[in-house]
Amino acid sequence: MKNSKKRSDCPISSSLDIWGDKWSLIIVRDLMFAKQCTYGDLLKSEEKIATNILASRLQSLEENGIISKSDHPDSKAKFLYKLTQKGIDLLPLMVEINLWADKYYELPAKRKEELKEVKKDKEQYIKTALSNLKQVIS
Amino acid sequence: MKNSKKRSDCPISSSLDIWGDKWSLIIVRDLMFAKQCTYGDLLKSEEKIATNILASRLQSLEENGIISKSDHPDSKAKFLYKLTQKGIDLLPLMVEINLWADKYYELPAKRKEELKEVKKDKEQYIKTALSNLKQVIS
DNA sequence: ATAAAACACTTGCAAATCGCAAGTAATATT
DNA sequence: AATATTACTTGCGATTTGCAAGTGTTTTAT
Repeated sequence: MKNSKKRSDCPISSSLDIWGDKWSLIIVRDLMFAKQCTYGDLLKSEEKIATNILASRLQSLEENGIISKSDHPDSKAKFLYKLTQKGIDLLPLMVEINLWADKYYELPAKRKEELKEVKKDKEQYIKTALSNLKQVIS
Repeated sequence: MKNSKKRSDCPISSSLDIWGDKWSLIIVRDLMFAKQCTYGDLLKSEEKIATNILASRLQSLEENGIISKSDHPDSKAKFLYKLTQKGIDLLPLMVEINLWADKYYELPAKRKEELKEVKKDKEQYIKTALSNLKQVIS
């Protein structure tokens, strides 16, 4: 995931150049759920990302303006990673991934329940979720 | 992209296990635009996928039920690749990728024009596009 | 009928990336 | 002052990528 140059002007291709790998959207997901995470928080996620890969993805996501890194208010040893507006705007995309997976795969009951709400009124759900996320932006 | 086992039950993670790489959604994109492609058609796409990578991705997409391979009606030397219903159902996701990229990157004028239509009435656009794609399913 | 071209891949191989384990430097806790 | 946390970095073998060339079948041209 190093200095990946643009393969073409196509929006799909340009997007994949940035987050088209197995880990970037996992990090985005964690930040959408938790609003803000430390490096250690992200390491703990279920999929067990390797520490060097996490570091490289965080750098790439920051370079591409999807996340921001800021000082932790309580400790100089920690940093906070948050989504930027550009990262928050990936929410509709994340919702669609969820809905697609819900249609074709077995999901945990808890997740399925949450998606019921989404399906009830997608527009409204996204609107609410977006404004919730926006409040955390530094 | 070989026999990738599931990292977790999360819908994002499950989805990325299947198409979370730099090439799979490029192939899906081409099939959405062209409705059906031969191997050679896909090789010609702007991003210049390597032939061995194309072969491996086609196999993986077929194994995962996103695309289907069928005989070409005009020639025994050719095969047709098409989206399955599961592949077609990635359309809303592809639309959101386009809209996100449209917001944050410079797109070709032609593509921007097409997206104007989408933004005018997203629901309707998707509905129409889905039924257009559905007609091609073998 | 035969040779050349087209088509869909496969193979070989060097280079890049991944992922595990261990290490480092700064800060925090005891 | 010693130990633990935190956020990474480094080393290294294994896997994946991407380029180039090759293979086998079918189609087209002569």
